[in-house]
Order: sequence, then structure tokens, then C-alpha cells
Amino acid sequence: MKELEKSTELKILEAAKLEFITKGFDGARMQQIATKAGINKALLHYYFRNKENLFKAVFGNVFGDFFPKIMTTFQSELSFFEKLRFFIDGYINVLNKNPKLPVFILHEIQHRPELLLNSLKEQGVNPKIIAGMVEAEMVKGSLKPVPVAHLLVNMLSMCIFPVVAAPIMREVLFDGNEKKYKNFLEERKQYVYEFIINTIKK
Amino acid sequence: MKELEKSTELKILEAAKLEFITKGFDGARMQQIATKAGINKALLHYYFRNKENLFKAVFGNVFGDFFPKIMTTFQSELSFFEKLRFFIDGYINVLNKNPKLPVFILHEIQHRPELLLNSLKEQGVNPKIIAGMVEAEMVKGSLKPVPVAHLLVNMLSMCIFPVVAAPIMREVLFDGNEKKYKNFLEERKQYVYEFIINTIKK
DNA sequence: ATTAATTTTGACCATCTGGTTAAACCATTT
DNA sequence: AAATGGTTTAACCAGATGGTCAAAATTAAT
Repeated sequence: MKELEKSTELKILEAAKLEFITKGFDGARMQQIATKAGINKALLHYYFRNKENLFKAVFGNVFGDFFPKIMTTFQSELSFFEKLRFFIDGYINVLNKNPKLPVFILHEIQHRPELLLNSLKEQGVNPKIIAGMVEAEMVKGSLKPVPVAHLLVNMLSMCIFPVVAAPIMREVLFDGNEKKYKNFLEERKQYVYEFIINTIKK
Repeated sequence: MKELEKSTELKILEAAKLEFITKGFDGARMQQIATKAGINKALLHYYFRNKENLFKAVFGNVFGDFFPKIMTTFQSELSFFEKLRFFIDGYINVLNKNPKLPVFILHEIQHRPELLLNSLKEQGVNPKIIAGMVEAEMVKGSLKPVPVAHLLVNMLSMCIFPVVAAPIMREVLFDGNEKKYKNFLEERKQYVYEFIINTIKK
């Protein structure tokens, strides 16, 4: 019975995730979520009191994917440059598998800033660990000293933006050819890495 | 009379722009637009048949601001590096003045791809001019040869993303301190420039 | 000044949407 | 087998929302 319970709740969450991410909070329809989940609409309200609650549940679930868990990679025993490579590679992969997620997050945060603070607390997002590590390398002398905040932002920008703006790029740069775009994303794993390296390699 | 006519239409468009950009298509309310414009709701439908029409008018108006007109700067007589500086500086300024615009554009495009193709036709967006120019400099030998598409995307990424993700950065990087964030954006004009230069300077 | 055309309004409508309720269903316990 | 407690459903509701319409107001033409 608890199996079934969980299964229903999960079905709802999955359906809701799909609906919310593709349509946004305002565009999402409770009926549609119910239908996708294969249940009655009233059952949604039985599990999650209202739309707001359901949304928050979904948002909380997916927020973590935006700021990468891959950060744990950074605590491994690899060399700094290997870590960098792993990070870029993995992050572009994750984003590419959930291409609509970033815009969803950014859009909802822009309209309801309160979502952010809660989600940040729940996730243990702390760029300071990484920042500290990079700075350490610089002090050690193995990297050129550059402003770390900008370095990190540049790295994230170059990974995230091409996914966020995918529809535009596909069209403007590659005449709507999906394969060319995907190929471009693959190439990026290498070039973003080189780009960063260029800036910090002594 | 034509003065007044235009004035009403403009009042509507301004109000609609504000409403659509802050709330998105689905979140925007016709009544709210009418109120903001200081007119009757029925008058909206008199000027623009329906919500869809009004939206398209607004979207068409603002789309151009996302891909910079500043590109014209690139056709000036400045040196390549000066052009680069001008572009980055100007673009970050524009985005900073309309911080909600990029997410609005990206969100709507993601949900209604057909918007994109129309808007692209209306605007004369052609990165190929710039790409060609950069390539020319490389052939000439004044720049290191790097993949131009990636270079341009990197440049745009580093300018746009920090604005798009402003709420998150302000919080995560600067503990919600607006001044620090603004200052960061100012610094970027310099650092993004240096980052790019690092990659292409021989 | 009268007519004609355009612009603006208040009242109204059909539909959609989130949410509720009371009853039915079902598994477990007694 | 009867009672219990959680789960699911069909039917329904109130409010919001995009959109319409006929009449009023304003401007332009004769």
C-alpha cells in the first residue's frame, strides 16, 4: 500500500515537473497534470493542497540540477586541470539532457524571487569552496592570478548560455540544423576548457 | 487626431510591454494592461484584436534589443580591439538597463518557437558579418586563429548570462547586496574584454 | 449645423480554472 | 463480516479572464 502511495505521488511529481517546466507556473494546468499522471484532478489536491504547493515541490526537486552537484567532482584527487575538464564536460552533458530546465528556473525566479532564498538554503550551494580552491592554486603559483569570481562566472556562462539560448543559436548559427547544433555543443567541451586554460595557465 | 491615435496606441504598447515582460504571456492580464494604459479594456481589443496580437506587437518591438544593434559599431573605423571594447561595454550597459528582457525573450521562445523565425526575419540578425570580419583579422595574421563561432558565443555568453542570472548571483556571490553586484557588472566590462583578448592575442 | 466616421466606454457573456465536497472504493484490522 | 482509515472519483462551485456589443462621446467632413 505504501508502495502504491509513493507510486502515485511520484507519478504526480513527474507529470507536474514536465508540465511546469514546459509551460511555466502560469501556463501549467492542474487538469493537464492530473491527466498526464493518469489520475483525477481532485487527487492532486489530496496529495498537494494546491497548485502553489505542488509547484514548490517540483521546483525544489529540480533546482539542484541547475547549480551542479558535479561540484563534488572538485573534491576528488584529480589534478586541477583534470577537475576543470570533468566539470565542464559533465555540466554541459547535464544541461543538454535537460535543456528546458535553466530557462524555467531563471524565469520563475525572476517573477517570484522568494523561491530563490528557500531553494538556496535547501541546496548547499557554496561557490566559496571552489573559489577558495582556485585561489589556493593561484597563491601556490601554479595558476596566473585572475579575479576568481569573474573566472567562475565566465565558466558557468559559457556552459549554460549556449543551452539556454539553444533555439536561437540553432537557427541563427546553424540554419535550424539540430545535428550541427549538437555537434557544436560537443566541440564546446573542448573549447571552453581551452578558453579557460588560456586565461589561467602561466 | 492622428497624434492622439498614436498616443493611445503607444500608451497601450508601453503598458503591454511592461506587463508582458514582467509576467510573461500567460501571467499577463489584459485588464492590468488596460489599467496601466489608463483606458478601457475593450479599447485594447479595438486596437489589437486579441491578446495574441498585442503580444506579438510587443515581442517584435523588443526582440531587437536582445541581439545588439551595437553590431553597427563593428562597421566603424576603429581598430579591432577598440571595436571589441565598445561592443562589450555597450552591450552590458543595454542589458543592465533592461535586465528582465533576456529571460522574457528566452522563455517565450522556448514555449512558442514560431515567434523566433518571424522576429529573426524582421530584424536583420546576421552574425556572419562579424564572424567574417574576425576571420579576416585571423587570416591577416593579427589574431590567433580560433574557432570563430565559439569565440562569438563565448563573448555573448559572458555578457548576457550574468544579467540573466542576476538574482541568483546577487544572492550567492554577494549576499543580496545590490551595489556589489552592480560593481561586479562594471568590472566585467574590463575582465570580459581581457578574457577574450587572452584567447586571440598573438 | 448636420452628418458621417472614428474612438471610447460600461455592461455583459462564455469559458476556463483552481479548488471543494460528499460519496464510493479498497485494503487492513478486529 | 463489520468497522476503520486511507485513497480515489464524479460532480459541482466561485471567481477570474479573454473577448464582444451596442451605445455614447468625440472628431472630421459636408
